[in-house]
Amino acid sequence: MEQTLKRLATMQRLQVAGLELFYQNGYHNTSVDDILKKLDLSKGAFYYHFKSKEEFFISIIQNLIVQRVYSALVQPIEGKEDPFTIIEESLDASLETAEHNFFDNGFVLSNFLSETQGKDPEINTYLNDILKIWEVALITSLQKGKSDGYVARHVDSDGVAAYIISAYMGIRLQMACGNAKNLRYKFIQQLRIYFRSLAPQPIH
Amino acid sequence: MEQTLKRLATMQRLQVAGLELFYQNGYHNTSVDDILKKLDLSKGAFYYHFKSKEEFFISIIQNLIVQRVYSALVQPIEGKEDPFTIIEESLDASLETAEHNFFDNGFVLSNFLSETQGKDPEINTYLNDILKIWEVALITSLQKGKSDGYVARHVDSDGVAAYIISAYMGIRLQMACGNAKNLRYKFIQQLRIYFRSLAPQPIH
DNA sequence: AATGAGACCGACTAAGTGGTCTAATTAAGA
DNA sequence: TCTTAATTAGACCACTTAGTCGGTCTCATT
Repeated sequence: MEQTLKRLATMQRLQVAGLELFYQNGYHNTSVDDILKKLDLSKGAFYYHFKSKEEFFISIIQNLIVQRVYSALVQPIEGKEDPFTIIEESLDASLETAEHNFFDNGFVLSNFLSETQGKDPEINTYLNDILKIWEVALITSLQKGKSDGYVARHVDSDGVAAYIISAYMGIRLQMACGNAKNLRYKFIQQLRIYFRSLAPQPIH
Repeated sequence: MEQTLKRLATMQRLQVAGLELFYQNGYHNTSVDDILKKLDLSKGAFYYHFKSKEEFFISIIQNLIVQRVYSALVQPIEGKEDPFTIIEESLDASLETAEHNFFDNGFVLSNFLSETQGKDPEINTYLNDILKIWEVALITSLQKGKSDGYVARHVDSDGVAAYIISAYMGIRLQMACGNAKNLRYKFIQQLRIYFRSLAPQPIH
């Protein structure tokens, strides 16, 4: 019981530190030793809990990344009405935390996706699954929005979802590259214009 | 004279092979030896022409990447009228070549940007410069479009440009991850909707 | 034929890399 | 207190990395 707790604690410490370094320097550019050095742990500890670096990363994806994406981008829009407003708010909030984080390195998911795509197919799959969760949440929200009269009937929910995801991933990368300070404001502005043309038009 | 030609030929062979591997496997995940093996060349040859791996990559950026981005995304819109149509066409053409390329790994520029951002500031700078060229071309085109009556006066050209870049970078990443086949079609569809709301509205 | 510069070879180094293994330490239960 | 198992230390292994360096080859000029 007590042991199990300690085990989980050490594993979590490793995962948190691992994610931080992977996010900062990239998965391939971060060695297991780097992580261990940061925590004053030894090789033995690491390979006692995880059987390889890859499996370790996958555990991070499934424990930490999935949760962060969910709480930042999925949960806020789930079950709510008025999709455009609520989606805009969730994106704006995410951009705000990114903007105020001096060490922002872009959107976790898209960073790792672009690093592992092609090379590490297994890892890539797990990342894609998370993206899919977000996509489904967006589509569901938009569809519900049609019934509720917030979204025009003719709108292609899949297409809109893909477009939102694209735009968000792209803006996060640009923000991380330090291109202009008011990027977030501009982005939300354009998003709003786009959304407006997807709302039901008053007949005249 | 004859020597100079040979020198340039070898350098270019190295750069072309280097870009291909860097693009496929990432900069950090590709060793100098990998490139040399591909060309049946030796360490000596490489370090005779380039003084480091980093300088080598920078030369690739300035010789090859800048040119590709320019000819695919900048040149097609330069000096032309009707920004929305012409921008849409250039993006669609780029997406088409990407779609038909079985080994597509995403947008070169955004891949390298996300890999080097934070870690390799010098490389990142050169990549950002290229992005800036595209951004300026977009803004210029939009501004000219205002004078020519294709773009509504109230439109924020900077914001629109940033939004276009974001969306394109994002969709390329999604396409590279193999998410759905008709992603390109959907994307262009949404882009068109967005553009429509930026055109001057007929008075009624 | 001799020279000398440009281009290239490939063994070598030093610093990592992921991963293994044994021994030591710690903590729990009897 | 003794035993036993969970946990951690850290030396070690085979391999890869970027970069160096003395030497070799080619070939135009003398």
